[in-house]
Amino acid sequence: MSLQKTLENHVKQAVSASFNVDIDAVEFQATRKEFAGDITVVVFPMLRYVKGNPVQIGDTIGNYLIENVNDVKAFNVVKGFLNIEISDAYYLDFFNGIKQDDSYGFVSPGPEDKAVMVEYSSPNTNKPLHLGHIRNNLLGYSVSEILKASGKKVYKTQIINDRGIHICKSMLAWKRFGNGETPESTGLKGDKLVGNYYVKFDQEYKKEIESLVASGTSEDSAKKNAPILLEAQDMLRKWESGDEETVSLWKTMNGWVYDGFNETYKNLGVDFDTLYYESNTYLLGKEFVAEGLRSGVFHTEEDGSVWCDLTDEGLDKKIVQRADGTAVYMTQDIGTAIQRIKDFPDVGGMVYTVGNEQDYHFQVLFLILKKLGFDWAKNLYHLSYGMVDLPSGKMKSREGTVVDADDLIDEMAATAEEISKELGKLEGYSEEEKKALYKTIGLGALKYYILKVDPRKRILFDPKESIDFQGNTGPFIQYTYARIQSILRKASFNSDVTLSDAEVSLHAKEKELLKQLQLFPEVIQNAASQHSPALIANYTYDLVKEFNSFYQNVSILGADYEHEKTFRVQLSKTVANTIKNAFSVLGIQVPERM
RNA sequence: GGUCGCGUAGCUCAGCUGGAUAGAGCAUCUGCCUUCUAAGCAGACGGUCACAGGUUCGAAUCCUGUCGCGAUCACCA
Repeated sequence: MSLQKTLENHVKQAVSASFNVDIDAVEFQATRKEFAGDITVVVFPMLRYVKGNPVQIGDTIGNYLIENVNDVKAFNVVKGFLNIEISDAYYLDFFNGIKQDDSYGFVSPGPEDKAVMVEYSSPNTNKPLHLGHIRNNLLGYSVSEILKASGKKVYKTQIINDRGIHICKSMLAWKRFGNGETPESTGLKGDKLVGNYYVKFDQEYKKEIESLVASGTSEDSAKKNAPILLEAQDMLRKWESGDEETVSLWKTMNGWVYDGFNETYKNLGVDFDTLYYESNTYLLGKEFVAEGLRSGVFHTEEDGSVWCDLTDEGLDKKIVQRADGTAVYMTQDIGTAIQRIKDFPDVGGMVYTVGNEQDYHFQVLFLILKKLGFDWAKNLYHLSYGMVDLPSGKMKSREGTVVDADDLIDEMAATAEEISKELGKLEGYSEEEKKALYKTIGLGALKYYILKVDPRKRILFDPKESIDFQGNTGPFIQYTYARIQSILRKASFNSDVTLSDAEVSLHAKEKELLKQLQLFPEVIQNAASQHSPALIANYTYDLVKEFNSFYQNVSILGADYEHEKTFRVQLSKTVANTIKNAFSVLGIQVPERM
C-alpha cells in the first residue's frame, strides 16, 4: 500500500477520534523542499467539517499520528499545512521490497481484463512516411506500451489506406513512364519508388491542365477533364470491378510500398499485432445503416440518402449513406469499429491515434456508435495530436517541404555522431558498436523530443536546432543510465543483502530518490488513463535530475561504510532499472555505455 | 460566423483531481574535472501564468466574456 493510502486512513481516524466527525477524503501533496517533512496534509478542506483554527487542527492530527503510527517520526504545521516526517525504516522497507523487482511498476494483465485496441500510423500507400507519421507512430506505440504496463492487454493495429483514386494515380504514372522499374532495378525503397510516380502523375496532370487552358478550356473544366485524370478514374472503376490486370498491378505496387513501410517501422522500432486494409473494409457498415434506420438513430431524406441528426447534442447532421446507396467515410469507420470487436471479442475499448484535424469526425463517430447501442462505445478515445510544423511553415508535399521519415532518422544518427566526435568520447569502440550507438542516441533524441510535449500542442520542429544533448532530452537521460551501468560494472556488490534502518541512515538525496521511485507505478497508471507519454517522459527527467545531483554530491563507490556503499549501489541500480522501464514504454533504447 | 484546441521566463516546455514564495532546460553570467563517465553538478539573472470579470479561506488550474494563433464546418479519405 502506498504511503498516502496508509496515512489517509490514519488521518481519518485522527479526525474522527479528536473531533468526532468523519471526513471522506484527505488531501495530500509532496512537502515543498524548504520545509521539513516528506508528505503534507492540507488542513484547509477539513474546515468544512471541523470548525476551528487550521493550525490547531493540524497540531492535533500530528500528535495523534505520532502516537499511533510507527512510521511517523515528527511533524510541523505551517499555516494550514501539516508536514509529516516519515522514518527511514519506512523507506528502507519500501526499497527492499522493490530492489529485486526488474519490472517494478509494470503490471501483468489479469485474465479478466478487457483488452484495448490501439490504432496508429494508418498511412496512404501512395507516399512515403513523413515527420507527421513519426509523431503519430511514436504516440501510438508509446500509448500502447503504457497501457500494457498499466495492466491492459493491447492489440496494436493500423488501417492501411490501400485503395482509391490516389493509388490509381501512382499506378497509372508507373504504367506510362515506369519502363518496368522495380525497387530491385532502381535500388530505391518501394514506398519511395511509388511515391515518385505519384509526384510524376501530378506533374503530368498539371501539364495537361495548362495545355487545355492554353487551347481555350476553362480552368475548372480542364481540372475535371484532363485525360490523365479521366484515365485514373477509369482505372479505379476497373479495380472496383476486379479487373485482373489492374488488381495484379495494384497488388505488386502495394507490395513494394509495404516492404518500404516495414523497413521504416523497423527503424523506428514500432510494430503491429494485426492489420486492417481499407480494400477489405470499405464496404463495411452498410448493414448497420439499416439497423440504425430501424431503431430510429438514422433517417432517410427525400433523395434516399441516410443521415444522422445530432443537433440535439450540439453537433449537426451527418450523412452516413449516399443517395445511390454507397458508403461514405463515416459508414466505413462505423463498420470497421464493429468488425474489430467481432474479430477480437476481448476488446472493450479502442484508441484512435489520428491528427486533430479529425477531432470532429471522431466526436461524431463515437456518438453514433453510442446511439447504435454498443456498450464499448463509451471506451473509445481519440488520441488527437497537433501538427508538426517546420520553421519554414507547414509541411507541403507539393512544395517539397516534407521531412521524410527515413531521411530524418538517418540525419539524427549523423548528428549524434558529429556531437560524439566533437566530445571525443567513445574511444576504443568498434565501428559497429559506434554505429549502433549513434542510432540509439539519435533516435532517442528524436523520440524523446516528440513525446515529451503534450500531444495536443503543435510542435515546431527545427531539424537542426531541436536536437539538444543537454537538459530535458533523451540523450541526457541515456547518458545517466550509461553512467550507472559503469558504476555497476565496477562495483561487484551483493544485491541480495537486505539492509535495515539500523545499518543505513538515509542521506537527504537518497530519500528524495526513494520518493521519486515510489511515485513510478502511479505515474504509469496516470499516464495510461490520460494516454500521455509526456507524463512519463517528464517524470523520468525529474528522476534523472535527482539522481545526477546525488551522483555528483554523494560518493557512491567511495562511501565511508560498506553498508552505505552497498545501499548506494543498490539504489543506483534500481534507478537505472526504472529509467529503463520508463524508456521502454516510450519506445526508447538505453545504451550500456556511451 | 458556428464548434473544438492552444496562449506560462527572450526561446523550448513542465505544472496531477484548485493549495505554501509558479518550475526545468536552452541562451547570458559565476564557481566546480589528481575522486565512480564534466553529454555532468552548484548558483545568479529572468514571469502582470494573453486580457477582464466571477466562484472561495485560496485560481496558472474551475466558470463567463474579450483578444491572438490553429483546426474544422464535403454525398473526400
